[in-house]
Amino acid sequence: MTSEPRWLTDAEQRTWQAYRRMQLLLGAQVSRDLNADSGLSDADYDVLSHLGLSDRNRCRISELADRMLWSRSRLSHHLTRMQQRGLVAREGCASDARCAEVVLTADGLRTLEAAAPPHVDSVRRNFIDLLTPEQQAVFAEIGEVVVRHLSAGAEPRAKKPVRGTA
Amino acid sequence: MTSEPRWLTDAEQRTWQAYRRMQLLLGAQVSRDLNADSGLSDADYDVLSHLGLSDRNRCRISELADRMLWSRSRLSHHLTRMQQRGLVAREGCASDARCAEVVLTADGLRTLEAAAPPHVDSVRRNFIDLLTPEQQAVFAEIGEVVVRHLSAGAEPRAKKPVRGTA
DNA sequence: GTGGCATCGGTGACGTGTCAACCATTTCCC
DNA sequence: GGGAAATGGTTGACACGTCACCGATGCCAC
Repeated sequence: MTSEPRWLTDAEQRTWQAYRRMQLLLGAQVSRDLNADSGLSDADYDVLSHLGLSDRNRCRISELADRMLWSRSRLSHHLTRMQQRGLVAREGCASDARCAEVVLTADGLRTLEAAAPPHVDSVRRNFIDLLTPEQQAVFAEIGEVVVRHLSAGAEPRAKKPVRGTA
Repeated sequence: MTSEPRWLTDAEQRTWQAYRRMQLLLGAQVSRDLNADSGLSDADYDVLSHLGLSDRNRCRISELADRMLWSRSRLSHHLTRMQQRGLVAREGCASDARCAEVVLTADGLRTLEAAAPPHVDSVRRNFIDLLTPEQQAVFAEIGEVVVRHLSAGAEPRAKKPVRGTA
């Protein structure tokens, strides 16, 4: 027989529940705002902004996937849709014919630049501006500890190595 | 152009990025563990555990949706799938023929009880145990502030303070 | 009662994410 | 050089969530 598991204490339960609810509501609100302001989904904005921060607004597809922590197949599907909307374009790579690059189109760049200000505002209204600087610091530290732990992948339980993550 | 938007400072950027990455990786890991250990999705476990905490393991469908912060249609679709797998059962309601209840089946209860210990363990390993008690307290406070803000703003349905179920 | 209206829950269509399989190219190594 | 394995990227089938809409029931004013 296995021993009694270490259930969560009330305080721990409270922390976990608060996190789950915040995640649900905050994600929904920021998504709603983004879509109402710019007609973009969260995923669209992520792709656009990662490309906007890349050199010459372009990036190799699998490197983009790694940076975004997305699966290649998810990114491929999403790029197909964004390409059809004219936001990005695919280009081959001369040095290695397996590779492909994605580039922001002029329209994609314009869309990103128009979307950024209201999006930042939404993030402020619904999250950042609700926190004191001290809370922000603690929160960032927590997030980084968890990300470090999960990226290390040294988990004996980890079924799949987490890829990417410089 | 209107006035220059208030971009995020470096510290704010760091907080927001840490949150987004933590959310992505933590959700993926806990989901993977849950699925590997019990063959359940996050959503399955949420439904089962909410039902397990309900009186007589049953709940009116729309009340369940409210407690879980799910849309009714999402819950309805998901219950259909879980019903086909024999985890839950739908039942009519005598007092109000519009209403319907959902109940844990014996199999659903067994599945929940088997799934809970490894799930709690996964939450501990990947999140709770990585935080000091002080960090947990700050984190819970932050989550509750954000949830309060978002609940106040939108839903006329979420009048009552969402009591955390335990 | 009866008509108007809100509420409850379900349905179908559609967009998106996942998983496994796939093809093309490159790299490794004998 | 040549075959096996590794890598980059795409595709198809399926599960899931959302949205708009529906039928059914309860509620209320008149």
